[in-house]
Amino acid sequence: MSETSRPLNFIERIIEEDLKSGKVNTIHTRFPPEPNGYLHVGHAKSIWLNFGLAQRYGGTCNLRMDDTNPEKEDEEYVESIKADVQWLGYQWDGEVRYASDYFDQLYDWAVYLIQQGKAFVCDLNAEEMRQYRGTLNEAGKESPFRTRSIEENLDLFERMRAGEFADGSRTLRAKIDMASPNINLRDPVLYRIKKATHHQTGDKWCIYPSYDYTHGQSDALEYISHSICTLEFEDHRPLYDWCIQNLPVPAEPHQYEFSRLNLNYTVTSKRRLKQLVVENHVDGWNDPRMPTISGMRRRGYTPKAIRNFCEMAGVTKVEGVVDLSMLEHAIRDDLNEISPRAMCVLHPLKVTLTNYPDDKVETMTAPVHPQNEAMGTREMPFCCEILIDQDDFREEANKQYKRLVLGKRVRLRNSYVIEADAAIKDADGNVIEVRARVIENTVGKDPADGVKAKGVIHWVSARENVDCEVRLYDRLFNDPAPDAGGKNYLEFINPHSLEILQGCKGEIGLANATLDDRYQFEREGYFVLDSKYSTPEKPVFNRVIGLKDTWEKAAS
RNA sequence: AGGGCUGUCGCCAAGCGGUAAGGCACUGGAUUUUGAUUCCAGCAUACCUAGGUUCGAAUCCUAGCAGCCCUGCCA
Repeated sequence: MSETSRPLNFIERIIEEDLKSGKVNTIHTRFPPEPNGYLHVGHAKSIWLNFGLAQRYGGTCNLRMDDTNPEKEDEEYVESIKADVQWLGYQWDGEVRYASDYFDQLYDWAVYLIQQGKAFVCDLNAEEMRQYRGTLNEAGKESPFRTRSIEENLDLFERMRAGEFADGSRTLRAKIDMASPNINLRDPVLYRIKKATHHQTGDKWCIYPSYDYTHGQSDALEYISHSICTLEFEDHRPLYDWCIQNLPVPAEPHQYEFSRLNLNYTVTSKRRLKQLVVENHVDGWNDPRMPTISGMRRRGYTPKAIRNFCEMAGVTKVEGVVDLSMLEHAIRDDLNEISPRAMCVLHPLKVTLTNYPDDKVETMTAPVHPQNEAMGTREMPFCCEILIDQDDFREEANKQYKRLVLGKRVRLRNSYVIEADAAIKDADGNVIEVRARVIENTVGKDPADGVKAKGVIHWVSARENVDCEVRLYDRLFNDPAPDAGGKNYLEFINPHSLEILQGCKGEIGLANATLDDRYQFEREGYFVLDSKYSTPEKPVFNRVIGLKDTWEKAAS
């Protein structure tokens, strides 16, 4: 990731121009999630963007809970959000902020707007307000309450706050323009009555400010220089600016919009993710197949890989769909570099080495990482009974097949070359054991007779190994766009997205694996202990992602 | 009486009037005790369409077309 050579994205360009012109001196950004669900890969991009920008330009980034709707929010979510941001490698400036920290100030400013004749208490109910709003093609009508006196508005607003009126019976609205082609400017609601307990402010308030009335002022109070959000808020920018211009705020922040991240074969909407969890299509919010940050964490993705992926995908206003292969590349790229290698046989097939003494045990030494000597070496016992993968043996095969074949040779990785002599089968004709011979003096060198092995396969001692469960994951959906158009994404759930393998046998070093270690099981992929089900007695490994496999593709 | 935004390779994405970067994917080939990694090579006479301006246009102008967002007291 040569961050230095990458061309600037449009937001970086704006920032550099602002810095250069002196429009701003310091960069202050913020990541403003609503604590009403778990964060997903789309939020990861926003986190990367906001925190990354602050980092790059020597500024700071706040974490602010956009908590203006107590009915949908919960403390559980704020905790998960904090954990996710930190896991991604970022630290917010100072304390976590809450839009609710500003409720008093926001209230005072609402009173100010009323005093300026720019806001009024409206008695229209939701249905009436909809009718008065007009449509996309027709101007709206002014509320009959729009002309109330400032005194009456002040009195009514105070009583709204005091709890005298029922939920939904009145609102405070900005007085802007009912004929605006931008519906957000047709006297938008600033405050609504909700007699609900708030997770931060308890029962102090029964009126709550709307997002539009809250966001810009919160930005101003935090001296946010660049308020970055997604494209759907473009139409709200005029209202954001209206509030800033009509209120005695301490700063004049600006909003910029970029396109949200879309990934194919993936669903990212809090509503849909929640349904997957609630209806038990997955094993919780952190199911390793989920695109949630907690899911990716449990799956074994690394923060660095996710950050690199965000950078690779770029920042624009084009609404595209990023190919999953780009994410997978980022994951493999990082894992390849950092992962210790190990051997683990997923579908064990016993191989008896008939010319190797039954009581002999040799210690084989192998590099922890073939491209990085500094990572050291590891050792594993070798004896006359070993296990290889069922897929790595065939009684006969064409020359494309580079594994063990009857009468042919294969290299046991980090060990001897062996030659298969016989296949022992059960009553159903399944091969249950292979008899083979070790070719002498082939550890670290080719056979003296010049007959080289065709390929290399992994193995593990049948007598000394780590028994484990392995979970193989595949994409959660079969369809590239499971929720496009009118499609019901539940119909595209991949029935083979989770395959649980029991009785897998790993090399002995795997007994020391910790939750933080990611291994490359050679020739298989990258694996990590599952934080939910793994125990010291019974390790459970998640496959983070398979190795790139050009052979399987060519063969199929 | 509609408004806002976006259209460059299969997917992301540079480009900002001087003759189409890069990444992913894909295809060859080299090295390899991982069919991995690494390495090298190939991969848009073409930039939504049609006109126009210009010596020269993906970039400027005009007219279209397509997609996304907006009619919550959600964010």
